[in-house]
Amino acid sequence: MAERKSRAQQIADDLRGAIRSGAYGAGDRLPTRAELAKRYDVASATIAAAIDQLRADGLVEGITGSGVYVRAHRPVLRSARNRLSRDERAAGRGAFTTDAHTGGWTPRSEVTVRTGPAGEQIAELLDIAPTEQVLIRDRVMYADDDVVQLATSYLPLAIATPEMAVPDTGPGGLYARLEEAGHPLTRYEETVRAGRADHDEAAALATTPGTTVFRLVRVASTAECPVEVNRITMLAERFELYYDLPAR
Amino acid sequence: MAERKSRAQQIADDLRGAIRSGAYGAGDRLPTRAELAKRYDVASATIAAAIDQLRADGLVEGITGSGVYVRAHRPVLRSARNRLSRDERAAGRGAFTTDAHTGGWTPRSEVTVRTGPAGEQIAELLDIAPTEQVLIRDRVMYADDDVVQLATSYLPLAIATPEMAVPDTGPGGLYARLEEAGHPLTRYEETVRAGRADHDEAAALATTPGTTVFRLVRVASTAECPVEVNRITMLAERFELYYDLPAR
DNA sequence: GAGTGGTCTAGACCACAAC
DNA sequence: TTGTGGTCTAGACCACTCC
Repeated sequence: MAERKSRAQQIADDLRGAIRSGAYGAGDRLPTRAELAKRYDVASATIAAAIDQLRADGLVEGITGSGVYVRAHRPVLRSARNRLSRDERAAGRGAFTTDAHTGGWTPRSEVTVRTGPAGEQIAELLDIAPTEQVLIRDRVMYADDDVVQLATSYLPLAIATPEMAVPDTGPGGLYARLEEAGHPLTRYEETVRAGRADHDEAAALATTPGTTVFRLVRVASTAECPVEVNRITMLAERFELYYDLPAR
Repeated sequence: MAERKSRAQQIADDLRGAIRSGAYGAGDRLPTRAELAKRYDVASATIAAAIDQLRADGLVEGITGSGVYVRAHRPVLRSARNRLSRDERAAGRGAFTTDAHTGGWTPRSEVTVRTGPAGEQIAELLDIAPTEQVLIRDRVMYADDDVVQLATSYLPLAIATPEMAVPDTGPGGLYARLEEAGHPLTRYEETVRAGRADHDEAAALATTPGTTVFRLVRVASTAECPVEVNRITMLAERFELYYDLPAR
């Protein structure tokens, strides 16, 4: 069963072990490419390939002209079990803020609001016509000044109120405003995929292309119909999704 | 915002577009490395790097000595909303089988059973001592003859019955046996992470190291205490996790 | 035996950091 | 100015497939 490892793979595993064991601590600089090439007796491109793996794993960060540094073990952002609860909204917190509050990190968002046609995918989820206008809220979300997720929210214009169309939706966020506007939410459906960031996502998330990301689609519904779709892209290395499911 | 793309990145994007657009269909062979190197006027190693990306995305599969082939777009295995329900178990289906039944694919498992000490991580989740013996069930799970996930289940020996210690736990699976044995399940907690397959996982999943995977930990509990922990590794490109959450 | 993908080499160039 | 990481080149070797 044990297949042959490539030399680059072996070196990557070796370095990974050295980092995990603490031989190189957070913030430390790894030996230079030339140094490692000599130590392992391989070409420098082979070292580069090994380091590529560590970078993809988020273990290490290369800074051109300076060195390759062990990344600080940044805390995992655990999605909170109560992040969609009315109690949290009543306390003035939205889903992201609830996660932040539970995890003890500092949240921040940059929001832009626009309108446009729903398009096919969103229309199907919202059960409306693809040409129907929707309110689109783009958010870039930070945890302690690191970009950690992107979210785009779609809401039929027919349902939207003026307070939903401004960047800051106030305490409890969009869901609180929806319930106030006479749309009590009864159900959330979340669909989770994992993949790799493409060039544009990587730029928005301030990482390199190929970084592992979660892609989550949440549909919030009232008893009658879906009212909001939220497409979220999260840095996988920073998140842990948590679901508490009652047996039935 | 638009940062500079490397040449390999550009070529990867170009080929990706050609595949998506249907210029290369499922099962087609891409031009050879030499051919592509000539066409794009780059060294063959640059083509190899570009193809590496497509392979990591699961778009393409390289067969040494033969060629690089566009992979058949295999269906996404959507985790079923009712996969943990008693109704499904009463119909003789476990969680994996329920997903299969809902999605219309054919499930198969290979199971090995052993016992051993819980170890720290599992012990904490099960709320027992790390030295306490647990029943360990290793499963390799197939969908239509492709390995798609690995699962290891941990169960305190104190709770286990003889029927839980054999490879085939019978209709409804382990959870059905647990409930029969007087441990009615009230709650499941799932924690989801995403990452990259290491060398060993890749071998077990019959892919290449670096493939994106879900890592899911499920803790099944009775009203009194946790009774089972299941650590699941799934090929991310084959799965979509679905959660249906009532508002509260 | 010819051709292929997967891997590695030795060397090069560039943009950038550090001095 | 020097050294670094990131990228690419031209060429090579191997195991493998296909003929």
